[in-house]
Amino acid sequence: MATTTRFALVDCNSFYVSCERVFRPELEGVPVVVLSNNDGCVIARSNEAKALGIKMGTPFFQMKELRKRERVEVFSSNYELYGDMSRRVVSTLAQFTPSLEVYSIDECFLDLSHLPPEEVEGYGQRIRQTVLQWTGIPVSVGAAPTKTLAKVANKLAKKIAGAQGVLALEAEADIEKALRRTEIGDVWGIGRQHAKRLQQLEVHTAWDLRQMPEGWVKKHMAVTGLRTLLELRGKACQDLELETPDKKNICTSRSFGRPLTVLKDIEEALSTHTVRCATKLRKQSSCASSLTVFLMTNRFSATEQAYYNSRSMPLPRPSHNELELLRHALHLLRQMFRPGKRYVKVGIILNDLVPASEVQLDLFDKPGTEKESQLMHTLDTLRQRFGHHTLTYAVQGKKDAVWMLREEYTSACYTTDVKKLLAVK
DNA sequence: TCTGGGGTCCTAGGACCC
DNA sequence: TCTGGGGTCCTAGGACCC
Repeated sequence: MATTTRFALVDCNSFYVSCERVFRPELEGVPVVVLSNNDGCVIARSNEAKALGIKMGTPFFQMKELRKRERVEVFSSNYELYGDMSRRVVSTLAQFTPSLEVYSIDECFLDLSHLPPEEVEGYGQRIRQTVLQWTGIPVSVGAAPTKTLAKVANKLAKKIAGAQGVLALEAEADIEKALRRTEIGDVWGIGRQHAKRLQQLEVHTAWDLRQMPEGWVKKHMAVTGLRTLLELRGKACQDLELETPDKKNICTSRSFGRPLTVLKDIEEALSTHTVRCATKLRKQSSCASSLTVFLMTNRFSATEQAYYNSRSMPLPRPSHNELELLRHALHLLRQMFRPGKRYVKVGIILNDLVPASEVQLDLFDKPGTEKESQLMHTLDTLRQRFGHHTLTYAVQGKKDAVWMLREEYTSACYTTDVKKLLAVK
């Protein structure tokens, strides 16, 4: 007989909001939201903000009235802070088990298969208390035989008042109860399209889906849906991913602070994105075999026709040289630029990534490759030590350029900036 | 005036080959 | 009236995740 599996999903409650509250404890009990880049829309909400009916993804400009009336506290997103807090949470969780998967910035899966069933709940409570004590971040814990069921358990742990943030699903009867309470669209792996279709087919809850035959699910939702079905039935199809696999594509893009019409401004933005993207590429020791640049106008505009274009090109050989990438990226941009349009966003994607070691092995006899790598390494070291802005290219323009993000409500980088940390009362 | 950014996997269909 | 059949690779697009 196969050994029983048990996964726990530890999920930080309203993570970005919680990060801000750690350093502004007076915001406890107050409606708080965190905005996306460019202060575009809401991407995190405190419970009080949720209670006001503020939905995920609400454009910020649409809630300005509400914000004033209800005194909602607003923050621009501060990824340096959130990334650092996330690392603290992960290292705390690592005290509890060596088998841990960092699933996202605010979620980890833990393998708890070794625990006796009756101890899971208490273990979850200890995890919860320790993370809160060590990092200030409140988390919820859901445990179950599969990842998909652990997700269900986690969601209910947040919802059920008496659960105190921890729910372990073991007995069949409990699993059934949980699945009956879970709307089909809330199941991990079932998005908007499938949820809509399933509702039409009278499948309304996770329990309804679990009753459907495998062939039926395969037909309507392909193999990913089949996997979800089996996981709902308690058969684990997904293991923990203990080490993060290398990325296959790396993308850097941003909306501009305001629409741009001048090519030179867009070139500045794209150059900066390209350098950023190449830095990420080298961080995972890869080279890109091809690149894509995309450029767009405002797709929501009622008055202007939307324009979206993207161009790709293969590189003569896989590269992580930002000078080379920069040259090609700008070339593609110039091909796509049409005068007279108001652009809102540009971005670059590096594709078909391969390990740098393989490329260098292939090219050991080509002159210049080694020198090039050394130069890139030097750039990375300098930037890491002295900041992103220490070494830039003329084409990137100067600081505070017109294309830069709007960020009106940014908090301090409390955990990484000593001066600001000392200023906290 | 104002609507994020960064990923993954799967499938269908076309190109191409023998 | 007939216009094979099967395999592989690539790409675009859709769906999903946070």
